[in-house]
Amino acid sequence: MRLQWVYERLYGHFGPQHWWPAETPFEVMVGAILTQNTAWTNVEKAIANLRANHTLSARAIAATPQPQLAEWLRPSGYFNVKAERLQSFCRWLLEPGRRQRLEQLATDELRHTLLSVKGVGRETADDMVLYAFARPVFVIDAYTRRLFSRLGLITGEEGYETLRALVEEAFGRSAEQVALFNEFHALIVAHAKDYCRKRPLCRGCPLARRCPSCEG
DNA sequence: AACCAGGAGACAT
DNA sequence: ATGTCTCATGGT
Repeated sequence: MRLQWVYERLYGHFGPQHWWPAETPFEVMVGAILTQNTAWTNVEKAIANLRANHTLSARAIAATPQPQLAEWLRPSGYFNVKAERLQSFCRWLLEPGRRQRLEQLATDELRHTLLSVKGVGRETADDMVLYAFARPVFVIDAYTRRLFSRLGLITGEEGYETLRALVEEAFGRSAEQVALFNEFHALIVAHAKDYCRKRPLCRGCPLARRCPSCEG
């Protein structure tokens, strides 16, 4: 089966996902850091705390004492680590001309630059590149690897860059694919939440019968 | 009550 | 290059 088939099947079943759930590109980047290995519902609570304390901006976060920031981030887990990461990221973002320069970078350079920031790994950087900067990269996560593996498309041992290249080359890397990459990653998450986690056999799953572990 | 969630970095091998 | 440990809350 092809990745195009998987995408069409998921889209037909779940419909548009309207990702990323955030108001501004900056909020996308904040969410990308806070959701590292953490349920999104917990991230929402942390973001609500920031908003309630008028701290949902790079300047406010950069100016907040780290222990205070950590308290607001508590619901999202790893709050000490994330307070450090979020604050250093914001200070980096606030450097003169930084944001303007980022916008001018080619997609690969933008990705490489974001990766150079401590606390921003591959998935987080790609979340930002795709959902905050609207550039054509595909985000790989644990769900993607598990789903593709169950579908027999990969062995499961492939590294992050290998999987990213697999998807990007299957659809192409032109700017036209931004909307598709946006939707596809969100659909994989939606599928994982509705089927592969709660119901291992994927009863009613749009990918049933194509997924060896789903054929009960 | 163990297990996992839209990972990343430090460190050892 | 690749594996292991740590960071931590909240829902099932």
